[in-house]
Amino acid sequence: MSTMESPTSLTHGAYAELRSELLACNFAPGEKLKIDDLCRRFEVGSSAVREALSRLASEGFVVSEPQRGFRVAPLSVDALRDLTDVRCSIEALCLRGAIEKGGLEWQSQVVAALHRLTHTPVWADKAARRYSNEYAKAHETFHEVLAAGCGSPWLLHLRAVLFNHSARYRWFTGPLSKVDRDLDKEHREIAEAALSRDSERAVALMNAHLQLTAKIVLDAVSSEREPTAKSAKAKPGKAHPPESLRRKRMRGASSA
Amino acid sequence: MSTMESPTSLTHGAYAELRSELLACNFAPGEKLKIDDLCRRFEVGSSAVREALSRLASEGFVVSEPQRGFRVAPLSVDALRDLTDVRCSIEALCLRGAIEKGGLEWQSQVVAALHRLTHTPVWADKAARRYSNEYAKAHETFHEVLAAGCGSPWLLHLRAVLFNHSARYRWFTGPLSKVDRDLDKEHREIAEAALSRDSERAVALMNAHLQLTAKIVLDAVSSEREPTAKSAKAKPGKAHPPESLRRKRMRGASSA
DNA sequence: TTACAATATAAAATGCATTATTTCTAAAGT
DNA sequence: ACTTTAGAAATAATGCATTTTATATTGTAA
Repeated sequence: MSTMESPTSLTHGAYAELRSELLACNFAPGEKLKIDDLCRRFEVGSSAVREALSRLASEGFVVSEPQRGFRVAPLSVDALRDLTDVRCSIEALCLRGAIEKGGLEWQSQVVAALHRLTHTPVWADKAARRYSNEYAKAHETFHEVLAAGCGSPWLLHLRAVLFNHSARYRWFTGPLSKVDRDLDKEHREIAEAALSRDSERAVALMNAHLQLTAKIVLDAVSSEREPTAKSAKAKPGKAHPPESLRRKRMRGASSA
Repeated sequence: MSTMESPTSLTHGAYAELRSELLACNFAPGEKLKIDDLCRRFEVGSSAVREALSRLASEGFVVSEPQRGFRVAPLSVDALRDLTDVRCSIEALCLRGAIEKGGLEWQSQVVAALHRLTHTPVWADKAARRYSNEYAKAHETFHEVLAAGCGSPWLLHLRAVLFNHSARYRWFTGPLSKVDRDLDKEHREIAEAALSRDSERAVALMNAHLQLTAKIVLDAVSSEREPTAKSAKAKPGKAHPPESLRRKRMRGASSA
């Protein structure tokens, strides 16, 4: 499962690997991404790395500073708040559309995705509170299938963009989360409301679901920051933007 | 005005030029984009072109077929219908947010943008019914400023994505449009409704504005297709996808 | 300490080598 | 005679090594 052999080109392979590492926050936000380092890491030439970085830059996962290279796109509490609000709006549009237009095929896929989700172990490493890749995938599929019923390619594309950016924040806090929540229940209730064509309830539950996830991340960040306020300014030489989120780089999880 | 000298890098310059030509439909949808041709055209090396194409591919303006190069992203009537519907939804979210949150600064900018728009000549070449770049820019700014009041970076980003994709369809049909419409009146009424904080009316007018534009494009395409149905199948050797829009490549307009 | 110059580092850009795909040609089979 | 198929040549995309150019760092003198 660790090696997925079928990258149609080295460029695309490097892109896919780097992207999944970026989404998993295996690189710290704001970190410099040196071309040569990435060449050695992924065992490809500089043009492949450069192309991958270009695509990721236009997707907003890395930022490109002309003549100065690339760095991992920063995370910030303001951005997370905005992202969450917009995501609520877009998911609501998808959900209403799906409830209105979704047929038997959609219903069946929702039921299937929910079943898979609730029967997939959440933690890869319970002690470290690290999400399993299988659960992440099942979770992504559940939300995707739920939305897919609306049948609008553009709306689904926008939804996916926002989902993927949210993923960075989820993984950023994943292992830090101390809050117990009944995710299965939340997902089940959303699915039930959708399948019973109760748009208002489905949207309300979805909004609560997304806002709660964001709140957990925001709480984790602020509770991580205040107690360690002194250690955070241990090295005041390099100031970070006011609201940016930083954390040491961490490795270990395999690519999805 | 024809040469804008300040591309921070050759790559970015090639990207910007190619993008503006793509948005202006100076390349036919579906057309093959050969690396070497573009190298000569923009006088840069292949890596710059390749990077530009990668970014444009991830933005959806070109499509990348692994090991087989790049081609201009196709246009289709289905895609236009979907794009227009989603754009109505997103513009509505922006507009409601702007009307709710927009302050004096927003109001002033809307008034200014409207003034500029209604005092900019529409046609660069009236006979050929070719839009002027100045008008296109003023039009873009008007809609952007109107939406900007919502203050949500993500929502504005999504809006811009949809606007730019719509632009390809607008330019595609621009010179073909035979319909006379009072664009100034449409824009003025939208601005008035927004400034008087009448969300429902503003959204309704905006939706009508966007749908009418789409309808003009769709009508132009179907009326172009049916009368020339025979000439269209003059060369049946290369069949095109069912709903795709094709037209000969055209040149002449300078980049925006 | 500040300013300037020299060096080091890294990104941008190029051209070439490699590999995949498409096109063209010719022979075989229906 | 026409279609089909296999092979060879041409074309074009991919990938890499190298050169060039810009930025960051270090050291030295004022």
